[in-house]
Amino acid sequence: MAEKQLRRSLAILPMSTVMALTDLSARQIRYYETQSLVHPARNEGNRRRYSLNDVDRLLEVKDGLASGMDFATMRRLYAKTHQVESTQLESKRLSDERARHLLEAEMQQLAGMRPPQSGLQQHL
Amino acid sequence: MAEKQLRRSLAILPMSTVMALTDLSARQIRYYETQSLVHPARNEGNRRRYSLNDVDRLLEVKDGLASGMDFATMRRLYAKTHQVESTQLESKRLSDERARHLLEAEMQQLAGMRPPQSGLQQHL
DNA sequence: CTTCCATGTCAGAACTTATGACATGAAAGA
DNA sequence: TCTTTCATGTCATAAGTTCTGACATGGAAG
Repeated sequence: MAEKQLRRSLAILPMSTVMALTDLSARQIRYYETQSLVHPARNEGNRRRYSLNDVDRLLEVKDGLASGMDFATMRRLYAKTHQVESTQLESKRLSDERARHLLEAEMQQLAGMRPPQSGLQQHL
Repeated sequence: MAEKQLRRSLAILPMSTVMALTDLSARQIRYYETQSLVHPARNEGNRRRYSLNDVDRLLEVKDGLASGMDFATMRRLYAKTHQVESTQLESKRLSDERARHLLEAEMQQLAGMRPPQSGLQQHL
């Protein structure tokens, strides 16, 4: 089960992909970051690299805003869920090779299964 | 079911992400393209954009090569499976908005389910 | 010994992302 | 109503990434 969390926290998606997945502008995505609502990793070249967890988060923020919720509230809300998030640090310790294989599995899921009950599906 | 195929054929992944997912070099990935083994889309800026189907394909090619199979053989092999691939054209007709939502669902799957039986899982 | 293959590597041009600053319409206050 | 604050848009400049084409190379195949 730890693997699932790891897969989702592998940060390999660039801004353009996240924009496509969330339908948010780069400006919005970066702004939410300044509001401490997402914490993308950075590659060697200082480019933001998002994980699927980050994408989920952004979609939640998007929903929250649409629902009139403010950032402070969302920050507080997320604080609870963040206990698990420390797993993200763990992924950084994995060799690239290992990480790749984990994400491969994760991407594979895309193939065709029933969506669980987290953030993204609400947007369907 | 048509949606599933659409999701997997949404091309939004850049070279760097594909490199991370396949553990192949950019050179290899582009070379396989010259061998007609993958056909990534291009964005407005002429940058390659891969779909999850493309990633799967690349992993299959990688396996094929490791098994001593040659490109011509793989090309022939894939020809069969390509009937379905025309669906990719269909995705281009979808509005961006629509496409995004489809891929969101697809990405959502990553959340946590049992992997099906296609290419990627063989690499785990 | 000579070719062909699959990759590596390099160079220059074009595209993308990063940061910081200025602008703005809509809310919220005063 | 006048004034801030908020969430975004838009610009400019710098730096990172990807593209294509070309030259190089170790190992297979002849």
